[in-house]
Amino acid sequence: MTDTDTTPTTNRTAAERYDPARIEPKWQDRWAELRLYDTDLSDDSRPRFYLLTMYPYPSGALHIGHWYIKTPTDAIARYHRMHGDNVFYPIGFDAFGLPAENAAIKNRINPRDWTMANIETMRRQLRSMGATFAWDAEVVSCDPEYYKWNQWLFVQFLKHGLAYRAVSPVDWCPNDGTLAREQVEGADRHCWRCGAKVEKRELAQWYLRTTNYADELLDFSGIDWPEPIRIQQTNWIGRSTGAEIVFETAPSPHHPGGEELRVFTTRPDTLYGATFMVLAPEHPLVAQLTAPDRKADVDAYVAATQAKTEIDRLSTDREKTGVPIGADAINPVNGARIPIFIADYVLATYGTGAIMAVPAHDERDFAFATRYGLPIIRVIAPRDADPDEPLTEAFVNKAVDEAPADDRKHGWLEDIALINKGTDAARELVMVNSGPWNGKPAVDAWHGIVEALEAEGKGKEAVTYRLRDWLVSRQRYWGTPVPVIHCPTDGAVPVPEEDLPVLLPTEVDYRGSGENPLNRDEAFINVSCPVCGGPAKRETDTLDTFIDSSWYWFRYLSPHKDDGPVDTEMVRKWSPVDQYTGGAEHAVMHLLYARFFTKAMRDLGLVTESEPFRKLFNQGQILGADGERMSKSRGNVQDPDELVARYGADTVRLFLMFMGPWDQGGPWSPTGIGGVAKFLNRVWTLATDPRGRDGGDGLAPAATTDEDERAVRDAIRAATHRTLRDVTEDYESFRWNTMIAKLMELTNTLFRYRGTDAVELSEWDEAISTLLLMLAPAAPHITEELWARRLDARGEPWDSIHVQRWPVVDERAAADQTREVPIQVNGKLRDKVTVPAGISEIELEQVVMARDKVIAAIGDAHVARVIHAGGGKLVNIVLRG
RNA sequence: GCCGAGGUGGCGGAACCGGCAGACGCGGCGGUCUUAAACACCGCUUCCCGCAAGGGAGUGCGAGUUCGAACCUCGCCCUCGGCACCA
Repeated sequence: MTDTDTTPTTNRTAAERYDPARIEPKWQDRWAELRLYDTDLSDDSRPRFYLLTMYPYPSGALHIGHWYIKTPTDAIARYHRMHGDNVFYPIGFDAFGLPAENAAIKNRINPRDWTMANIETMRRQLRSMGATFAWDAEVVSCDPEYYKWNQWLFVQFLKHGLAYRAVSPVDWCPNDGTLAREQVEGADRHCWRCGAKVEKRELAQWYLRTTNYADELLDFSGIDWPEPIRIQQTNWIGRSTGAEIVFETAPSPHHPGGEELRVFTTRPDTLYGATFMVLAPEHPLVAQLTAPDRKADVDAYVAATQAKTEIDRLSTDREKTGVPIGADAINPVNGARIPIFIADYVLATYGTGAIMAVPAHDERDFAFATRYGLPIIRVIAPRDADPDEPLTEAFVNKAVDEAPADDRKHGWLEDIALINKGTDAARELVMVNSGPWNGKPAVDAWHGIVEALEAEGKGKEAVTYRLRDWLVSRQRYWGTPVPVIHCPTDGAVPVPEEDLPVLLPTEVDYRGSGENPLNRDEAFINVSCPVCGGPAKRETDTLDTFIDSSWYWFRYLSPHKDDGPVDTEMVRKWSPVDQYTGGAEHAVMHLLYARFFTKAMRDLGLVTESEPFRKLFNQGQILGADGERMSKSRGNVQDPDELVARYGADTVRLFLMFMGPWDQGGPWSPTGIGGVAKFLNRVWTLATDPRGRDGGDGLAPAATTDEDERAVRDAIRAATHRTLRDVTEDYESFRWNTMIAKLMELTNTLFRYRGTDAVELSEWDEAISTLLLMLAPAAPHITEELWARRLDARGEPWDSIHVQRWPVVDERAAADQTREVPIQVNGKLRDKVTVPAGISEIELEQVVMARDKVIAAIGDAHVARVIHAGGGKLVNIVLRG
């Protein structure tokens, strides 16, 4: 195919400048017209490469952060196409969510209208990036065609026991209903919209049993994810091995006793040291056990706790508080009566919501006991120590201290695993004040005490997770309706599959409030029970938008399939996603939910893979110029359109890649974008006008003799192939900033030859085409234009640069003939010497020792040793001894 | 507070495995071209002392390990992300 639009290269006047505004839309149209980037999913002839970038929330318009995620990912897509892969790079919109409702309430518009208008804007902007999205696979999560399958999946989860309903508290505003954490403001916790004081309200809500998969989620084998993300997920899941121990309440004037109180502990070996017990203020037995004269204090404390956030409660920095409830518990191993407290540092959602407190061996318990004057009984001590000498701080984590450093690094370690690895030194810690265990190694008591309890039915080994089941209920309009009908006789009944989707009503009247308008929608609510046909009420909660993003990549493979959520055959071929890119802020929630969903869908027989994303890259976040997260409400959003209009998409793409490491992000500043624009201009000049001088470098090397010409040929080839070698590595590991720096370096090198005879050489020609090919994935428009001009100049038919093969490194051309060796004396740099690349250590040492500066630096000192570091990379002469 | 990441010139950053600190770019300074300016091109640019040759200091702070530390270890300070209803 001949490119008729392209200006012939015969016009080589310097007046013809790089004009992105003219070439970029032209090529974008051409690519779209040729459907260059639609993917034939059934093409089995080439290696498949599923490249996924987190689908954007349609917040209004693209900001520079979207470009920061998506343009380098587009470069990955183009790079893989140049390696012959069948690349699938879809895009869609995460279209449900809170901001649409906020906009709707504020501006009295419909969330759907707001969302769809934003999507339209963002589609246009996404095209202006020159990105190669497979638009025919687009998924929009607020489309009933998509959310119908959220509902279908939810119904399957219900049927398989993976979904259930339970009561849990929400932050509640009397005017605006349930509030998100970001909608609760200030230390006094008031509503962002109306300022009312935020309360806790208990609501029956829907959950998914993520905890069923806790152990499997800890297993990252088979996926190549960054270690920090794996560690964060591991810590988030927080598996602890310990024991559940049954205490009983002691009889008291207001209470007959004998009530079971289960505690979870990771340190059953310290059971004899328990001197009090702490229940979470929300613990179900608190009301029943509280003595009448303690009720006022206890109620006040419970109320105060409700006003606190979990982050506050768990702060180890904060002074520990609590109140006694006027009841005692009995220690199952020694019958000791210990007082029961409630304290906000114990959470109802973790373990059993109750702990035995062992102040001698737990820092928080120690702080609490010290504050309230409670006894501290030491039960573990070094063999020869006086067990009753008062402790000045909790004697803790000795097992951890003794563990190998590698085990300690990963945080949130299971104490028992460390105890099992206990060293000989750990065995010198023995039990004291522990009845029959006195004098025995503490590392043996852990299992021993649990076994003894188990024999009496008073305890057992237990595993607890920090991970909680996923609360998916949202008291909001703009989401997927939970497909459940509440019937007075049949209870919560799933909507029959043939009645799906449960459509979200299109008309909505918020009446200026954040409270869920579905609660007022009589037509929506009043239905008949699918089981008995009697009058029933529809569930008005909608699903968390993280449900939408937990399986969307499967749907991309068959976005319009109407008899099931996924095309199992396509999913089998294309899963898991080969490369996923998106923000590090999703390290735990979205990326964990996606793994959970994949496993749950596997167990439903819908997919065969257990992991969604084989490789993951979390790029950093672009912050506003103020260093804060970019958001409309902060007014620090950077609009890329203006930059694109001024510099062109290629420059903006390249600048974002050049700013710094991709996983780092940082505050936005356009400082330096001119340098990138200048670079592209220089590439343009090299390719279109290599013979010009434009007041160029008078010192440029010129090939005047045969010998000089050989040297110029070698130098150009060496520069080209070294750059290719380095740039290829940088592409593979997404190190865009250094990749571009290398291309700039090559461009600078080639510029020195501009206007000399060198530009007539075949090596020059190779250098220019290699430069264009290396730059093509990152700056697709300018390289396509220059490529077309080169073909046209040679009278060859047009063939897109983006379907060319990635060039191959000539290692011989790239090899160094000589190298420069730095010479240190006692670790200080004193000299450098250039030697042949293949020099031996002995020869090198002779050369080094003969250097004037080296002789001067050594003086009359004695040379103790000479270190040849890194295979001759550096020589260090160590003096004296 | 807890978990994760980070802190290097005036600025963004480079140094990939413990081996030349500061690649590449911005900014600044000087020069070429121009009547002039802009553009473009060429050079210099970590700091301190020095005309120079050269010397000294230096990667958040403080210790340590090593022939050698931006990199490893320990303690501290600061910034960013997450902490379960923002997405």
